[in-house]
Formats: sequence, C-alpha cells, structure tokens
Amino acid sequence: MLGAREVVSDSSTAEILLAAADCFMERGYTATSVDDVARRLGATKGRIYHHFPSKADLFAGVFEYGMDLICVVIEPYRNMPGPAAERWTQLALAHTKHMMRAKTLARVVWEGVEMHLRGARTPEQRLVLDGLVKYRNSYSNIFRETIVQAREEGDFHFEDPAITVQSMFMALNAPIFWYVPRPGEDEENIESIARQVVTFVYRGLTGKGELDL
Amino acid sequence: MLGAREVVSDSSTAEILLAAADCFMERGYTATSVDDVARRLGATKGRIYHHFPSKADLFAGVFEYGMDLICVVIEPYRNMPGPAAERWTQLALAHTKHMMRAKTLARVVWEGVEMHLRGARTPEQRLVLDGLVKYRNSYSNIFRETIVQAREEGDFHFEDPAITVQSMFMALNAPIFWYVPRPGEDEENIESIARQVVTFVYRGLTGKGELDL
DNA sequence: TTGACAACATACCGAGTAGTATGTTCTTTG
DNA sequence: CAAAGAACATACTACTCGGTATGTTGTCAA
Repeated sequence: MLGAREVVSDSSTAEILLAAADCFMERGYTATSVDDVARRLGATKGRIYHHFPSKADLFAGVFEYGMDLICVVIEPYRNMPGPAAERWTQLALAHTKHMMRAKTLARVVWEGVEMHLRGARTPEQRLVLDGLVKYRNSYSNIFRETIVQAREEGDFHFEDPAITVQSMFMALNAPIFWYVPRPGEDEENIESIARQVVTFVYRGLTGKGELDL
Repeated sequence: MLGAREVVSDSSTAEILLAAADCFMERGYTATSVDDVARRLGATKGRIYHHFPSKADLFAGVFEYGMDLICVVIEPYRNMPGPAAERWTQLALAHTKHMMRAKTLARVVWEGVEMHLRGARTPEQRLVLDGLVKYRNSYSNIFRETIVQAREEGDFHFEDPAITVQSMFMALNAPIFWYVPRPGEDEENIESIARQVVTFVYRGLTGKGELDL
C-alpha cells in the first residue's frame, strides 16, 4: 500500500516493528527514543537505522503493519451477502476483538491518526502521515458504506454519516484504552467485552428513540 | 480540589495556563517545550518557572483548570429532579457541547488520562497524575451513578456499568478529535452535533435490541 | 527614601536525542 | 577461496530541553 515497503517478510525487520510498537504504545511517539527501541531489542541504533531511514519511517512502518493486520481480520466479512446491518455486526465484532488482541498495534495506529489531526510537523513527515491516514480512511469507509447501506435498507437510523462513523469508531475502539489482558481468561473476556460494546453501538445505530429536550 | 492550588484568580497565571493548553493540544505533552509556551506568551521560561515549579505541574494546572470548568458546566444538572434518564440527557448535552466549546482544555484533560494509563513516569509524577485522575474519576462517577439509576428505573439497559461508561464517554468525547470550530456558524453547529451525538449514545443506552450472532 | 519582595529576563548546565560516519563480522556468490 | 555486500555495532556530532542560578526592574509599605 502506497509504495515504498514490501510486505514484512523479513524476520529481523518484523522483530524491530514489534519492539517499536511496544515502545510507542508505552511512552508515545515523541517520548520514545530510537535508543529505547534498540534497548528493548538488546541491540543498538545501528540495527534500526539499517532497516529504517528515520524514526518517522519506523513509526510509519508500525502503523502500516497494524493496518495490514486489521484489514486481514475484517476481510472475510467485507463482502458478506445479506442485510448490511448483519454485515456490520460481523465487521464490528471482528474489529473490536482485534482492538483488544492487538491492542499495542491498535494504539500506535490511533496515535498516528491523532498526530495527523494535530497538523504541524515538517512537510515531508506530512506526506508520510497523509499517506497513512489515507490508508486508515479507506478502512473506515468500509464501515461508512455499510451503515449507509443499512440505513437505506431501513435497519439503521441517523442523520450525518460522518458524525455517526466517528461516534461509532470511538466507542468500538474504546477498549484499547482500558482493556488489560489477563493471562488465562483472555479469550472469553474478549468475547464478552466485544459483545457488550458492539451491542451498545448497534443499539445506537438501530434505535429510533428521539431526545425530548 | 486536592490541595496545592487555590482558584486561578491571578490573571498572569491564567494567561500562562491558556497558552500552555494551546501548546499541549497542538503538539502533545512531550513534544511541547516550556520554551514553546513561553514563546507563545511573548515571554521567557523565567515567567513560567516563577509560577510553576515544573513542566509536569504546569500540565497539572491546565488539567485541573479544565476539570474545574467542566464541573461548573454540568453543576446545574447534577441534582436535577425527575427521571435519571432525563437528567442524564441534560448532563450529556452539557458535557458534549463543552467538549467542543473548550476543545483545547478537553484534549489536555484527555491526554492526562492517557498518560496515566500508560503508567511509567517518575514516582512523584505518578503522585500528581494519580490525584488528577482521581478528580477525573469523581466526574465520571456522576455519569456512572446516573445511568445505573436510570437502569434501576427501567429506562436504560446494559450489563457491565464500567464498560458502558467507557463506551459512553468515548462517544460523547469524540468531537474533541474532529470538530473544527468555524467562526460565525459555531453555536448552531455545536447544538446540532451535540444533539446527534447524544442521541446516538442515548439510543445505545435505552435500546433493547440484541445482536443475533 | 529605602529596603524588601514579587515578577519576571538572561545565561548557563547536564542530560538526553536524531542522525551520521565508520568500523567489524558474517554471509553469499562467482 | 576471494571479494563484495548485508547486517549490524561503535563512536561521534550538532542540537534540544528541563531546570537552575543569578541579574534586573517595578511596586509598595514603613
């Protein structure tokens, strides 16, 4: 996607990406030094700069890796036949579960979007970020088209699609901020949480109740 | 709240807080230097360090200022008589509108919570952040108690209150990430957006529809 | 008038940090 | 087996940042 990088088949590069994801999640982009990532690898900067031209590109690599993963996760449901509302449910469930399973990568992607919204940065970093956010937008468009179609089919009800997609994603993504994996009871926990979160959003999309102000 | 600082009556200190809020929002905590804040003020570090012992305390000041403000905003509805569901609607509307009107401060508060969730930091910074997050939790407890009461009254339906409160707040806070104030048409815009967002969440809380998986 | 203190500005220090230039070792290929 | 390049490690530079120590100016009470 967007040129530059082939699929991460190199195992050394993949190892760097995972270590970088951990660091970026724990401290955030600016607070993470390249030396931090190297330390976590038991290596030195040399290794990282051999594979990535800059810290920004390392971050971009993690972002893209995270996006690639979640795209694979929801792929089976993208073109599912049947009502759009049911397709949305499967997409949302897969998405939300992945938010918890790959919490680290998900938060890096989040920070990437946040950084982009902040603006600023150097012109070249803008270009990189713009590309990444375009990737991210193509992902969110999958959901957008689905809920719009479900509205046309009479199952979902809302006014502005843009506002609705934002509200929806924020709620679905929420677990990446508070979910803490507990070894052992993980899988059933994830299932239960995802079900509750998706139910909440599903009701928000299907409900007809108006506010009496 | 939590000792240390009296109400911000000093105008110079207040000016510093607002400039700091702008900087923290634009670049984030770590990427914002004390010199950045000083530059925005047309001053130097000396002025800031005269009023705040450290960068962390400056951040804490902004956080506390932001929390003080939003507490004032929702105060009129805290003990509103009548059904909890209606009280929640008023609270949520006031909250969401404030997220857009005071977007800058709201995002600083957000980052404070995010920083706390990351853990790490020095022990003393932990103490400061812990206090701030306690403040923030007392705020979210207002909403928590309201929705639990509304459930007892039969208006809201959900399983785990913790999960529900998180999903709710994420959706209500969403505008701080994408709302961009447009001069002139602000107020009606804010009203419209807040109404749509709160309606979405309201339906999520009241709806009964189950997922068919 | 004067001394004391508040409210800053200026100058500086030590600790990082992104990035580079170069050395070293291992692997692959002709 | 030799030579070339990949995959790092080491050493270094230029720079930034949080924090402090100290200088300067205005204000105000005695």
